[in-house]
Amino acid sequence: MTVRLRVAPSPTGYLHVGNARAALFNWLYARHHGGTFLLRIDDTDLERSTPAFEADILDSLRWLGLDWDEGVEVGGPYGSYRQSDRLERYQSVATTLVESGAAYHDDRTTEELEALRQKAQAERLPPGHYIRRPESPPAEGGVIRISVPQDEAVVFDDLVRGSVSFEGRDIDDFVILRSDGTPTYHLASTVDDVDYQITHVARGEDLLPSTPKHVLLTRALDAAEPVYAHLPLLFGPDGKKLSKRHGETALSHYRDTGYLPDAVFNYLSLLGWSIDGDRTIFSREEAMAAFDLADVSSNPAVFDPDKLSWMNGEYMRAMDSKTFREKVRPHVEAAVGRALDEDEWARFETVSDLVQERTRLLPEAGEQVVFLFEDFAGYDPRSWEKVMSKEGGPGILDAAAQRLGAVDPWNAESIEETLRAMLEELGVGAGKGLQPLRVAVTGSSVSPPLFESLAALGRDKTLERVARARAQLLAS
RNA sequence: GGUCCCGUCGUCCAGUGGCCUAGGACGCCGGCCUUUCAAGCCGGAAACGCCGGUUCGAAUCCGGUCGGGACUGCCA
Repeated sequence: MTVRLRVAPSPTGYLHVGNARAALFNWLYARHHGGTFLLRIDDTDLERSTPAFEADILDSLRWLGLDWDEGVEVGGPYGSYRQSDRLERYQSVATTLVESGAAYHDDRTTEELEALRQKAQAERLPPGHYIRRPESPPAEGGVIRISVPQDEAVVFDDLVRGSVSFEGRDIDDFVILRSDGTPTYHLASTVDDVDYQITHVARGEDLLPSTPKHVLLTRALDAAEPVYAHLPLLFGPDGKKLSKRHGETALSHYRDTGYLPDAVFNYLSLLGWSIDGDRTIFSREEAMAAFDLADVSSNPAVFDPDKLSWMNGEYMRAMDSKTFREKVRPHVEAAVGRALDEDEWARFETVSDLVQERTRLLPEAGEQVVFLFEDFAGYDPRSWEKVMSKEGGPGILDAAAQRLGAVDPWNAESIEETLRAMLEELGVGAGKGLQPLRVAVTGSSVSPPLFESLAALGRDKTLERVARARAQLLAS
């Protein structure tokens, strides 16, 4: 039998990295087994669901490379993959359950219910203890609740946690249909998992306490239970569930700030899983071949942005030059503030390999090369202070200007040759002799390698900036 | 409060009774290389929460304890 897995986000927010990781594991498992991965949109919360969030979710999933075989936009043999299209189905299931006695109508007010919860808590009882089927439930109206058998334990196997058991008396009579006729998550999700023949449900551990409800519902529908796998939660550095207050949690933020999808994929796959004891960098094909839900660890993982950016740097350097240039161009132009013409772009290409080695996130590449295209407004104060001295400074700059004026041809090799000869003559070390030049030309003591940078900048601009720095130095 | 889950370096993982004087990765510290910064290379500090038990032998099995987390809604 072929496996069928799904990811079912709610479009009430952007795609969270936690959801992305869950989607990734579902995808890996489906692909490993040659099964089906499907995307369902759980938009039963009509109030909070928006098309914009849905678009963000689809875009993010595609960006990560998690293609789905069935689901919204691609369709499939089972009808709509959007829950808002299937309200009648859920209503009819709820009605059937009432008719069979498995569920009942309840028109108690939220105040009444709240009082019962308070009472239960005061008596140290499970919250749902008093929320049970009344003597004579109304024939219609209100919400529809499932009647949970109190004397039986609900036991199910979980691929990552083993056997999990809940006592019936600890499970409240949960609502499946709201008073406005819309289904709750428990109903819609379970009915869909049954209708779409989902074989494995891998989702966040936060849903573990809801799982006995889903098991009960599945049984009430007389359907086969899927295999569950509750994935460890993603935490922030404070050990609490990862959320907005920990910083950026939208997957699309990582796309928009210059992370590479392969790197994010690789990093996310390592949260709660490992390919083996010592490989950290591996391709999605390797992950796909090795992945098993049963190997997922059961303890929560802290999302570490530092490791992610390190990994992004690894992928950045592993790209071939051509790909790097294509990816980086928009960022370079954004940093420069305008589009570059072909001559300018050719200049960038002479240093692009050097820039690539120094880039972790795409936008950093832009920052490194703005000086090639625009005169900077001011020198980085710390760089200036560290490197420029009134004593030796003007002399070095003069000597460099003089020799650079005569360099021929104007390329990195002859520039290096000339400047090294100068250092020799003046008897200064490379650090002392070259740094003032770097600051004069790039505005900062940190830049791509100097000789190549000067070559790319051009003789006129180089001399102009050296003169400008010299003037500034003397004026100070 | 109740229910459930979890507990190996700061962090992510490896480890499924002896191969563990606990391994890899990020980060951190030191060094080398070097025109800056990166990258690279070399080295270092850094963990089995605690207490019992089982066993010839426990990070690995059992119990307890402590700690953390999730859930506890007509959100998902």
